Amino acid sequence: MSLKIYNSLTRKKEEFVPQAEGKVTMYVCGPTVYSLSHIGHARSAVSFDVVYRYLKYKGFDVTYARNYTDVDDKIIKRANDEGVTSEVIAERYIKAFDDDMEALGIELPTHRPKATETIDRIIEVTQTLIKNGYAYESNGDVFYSVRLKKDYGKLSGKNIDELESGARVDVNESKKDPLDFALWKASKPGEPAWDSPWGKGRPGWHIECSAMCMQWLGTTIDIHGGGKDLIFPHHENEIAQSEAATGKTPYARYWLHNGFVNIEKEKMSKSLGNILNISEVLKDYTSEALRLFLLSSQYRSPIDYTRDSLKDAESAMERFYKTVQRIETEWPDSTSVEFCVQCNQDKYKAIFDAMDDDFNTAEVIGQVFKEVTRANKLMDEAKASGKKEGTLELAYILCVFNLASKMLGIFCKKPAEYFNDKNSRSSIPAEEIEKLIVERTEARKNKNFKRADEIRDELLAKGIILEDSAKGTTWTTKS
RNA sequence: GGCGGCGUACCCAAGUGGCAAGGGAGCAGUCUGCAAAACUGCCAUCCAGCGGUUCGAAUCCGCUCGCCGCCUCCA
Repeated sequence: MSLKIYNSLTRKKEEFVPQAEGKVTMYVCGPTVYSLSHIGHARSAVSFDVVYRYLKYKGFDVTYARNYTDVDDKIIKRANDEGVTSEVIAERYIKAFDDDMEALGIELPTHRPKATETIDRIIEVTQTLIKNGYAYESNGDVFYSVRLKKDYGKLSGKNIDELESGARVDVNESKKDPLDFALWKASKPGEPAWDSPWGKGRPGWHIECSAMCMQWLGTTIDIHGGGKDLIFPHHENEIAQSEAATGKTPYARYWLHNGFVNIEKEKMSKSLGNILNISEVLKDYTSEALRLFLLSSQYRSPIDYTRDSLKDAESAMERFYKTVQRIETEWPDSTSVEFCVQCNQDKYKAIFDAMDDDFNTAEVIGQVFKEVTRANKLMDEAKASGKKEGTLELAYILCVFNLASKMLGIFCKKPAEYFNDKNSRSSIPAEEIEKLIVERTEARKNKNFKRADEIRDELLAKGIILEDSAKGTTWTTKS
């Protein structure tokens, strides 16, 4: 079956056909690096990570660029507040972003350009726009004339005249029209500046993405992604200036936009003070739980982060890894990969069909957990009947897990790795827990269940759950 | 005001014409010294409401109600 993608430009699901057979070019708007990344950034990153993984899995040769906006008003403000240069701020938060991405298991894009490394190209595109009559210089600034292209507004569905009457007018004497936006800004003293035909200055916000796309991917790209909020004005302006500069339409063939993350039903915003950073969440929950939460609804819908949502996801993740662990210890033969070739393809098809339908990750997760239940049932039944015929079926189930893990970037750890990661969040040191477990085991041997239960309750109060089995006692943190 | 979206069980959520996936929580059973985990069973005759189309709709159409996003920096 072919891949269908919802295209914001046409507002329809369309069959995905790249312009060059077998090759895909994809650009996603990355962060403005002036503060720590929040779970909204995580959602965008995870959503497009899955798109990237799946396209590769389908056999496309994907060139994927995600930028860093490292010159911008907010960065400058932060730098001034701290009394350092904007480079210092940018470098610090690029590092922080990269660390967050790594923790989230995001695959590295092919290119990760910075705006400040693309200045030559930005100037070149701006010059072209002036030459083509779409932009004008005014007191060292260069503006793009929004009214000159008749199809302005095609992505966001905006009408220029309505925009103007409703818009808060940006008071700027240099502009011919309030809707015009800056391609190049004359720099004030103390701001980062580059030489240009219009004097010292720095790029505007929208132009960098156009320039980076052209530089790394070409004049018409296959996929352009970003958060829903970027549709207007950012992506609208990108389209206008790129198409005006190159004369080629469309600038991007498929536009993908991920939905927002709300916090307890409210929009995340600085004024509400409810911004949740990725690093904060990962202090309490594993990255797989966060990814599972983000992927358990469709990437275009809004999702609501609540106190319980990550707990639920963590419990689900634990259920998954418990099952894998059980298969590996009770049925080690089934972990042999050569069984994969014999696998029946029905479940695979269900997973591919789901992903082909605009990346229905929730459906894939549903399929995985169906197999989790099936695996456990199979092992229980085998245990009851004393038969050992489930090896092939379990191997097949593991293959389904493996397939899903490649696409979603979850379900891919060794169980021990996952539990170590999870248990590293325990409130007391592991050695202390181990010591108490030894004491409790001794007490249980002596049938001193009162003391044994005391220890268990004591640990439970600290968020540690004990599990007794024939092989001894293990512990885990409460999610 | 303009544009777009949403409303499925206690919570989250998939399903977009053929008799409601999955996760979490809860209850009961098996197991256990007791628990925990795991498994089994139960948990939406119904998909905001009202009409219509159809042999048949949560899925299509119309209306009503409720919620949300964008139009300004924002993932």
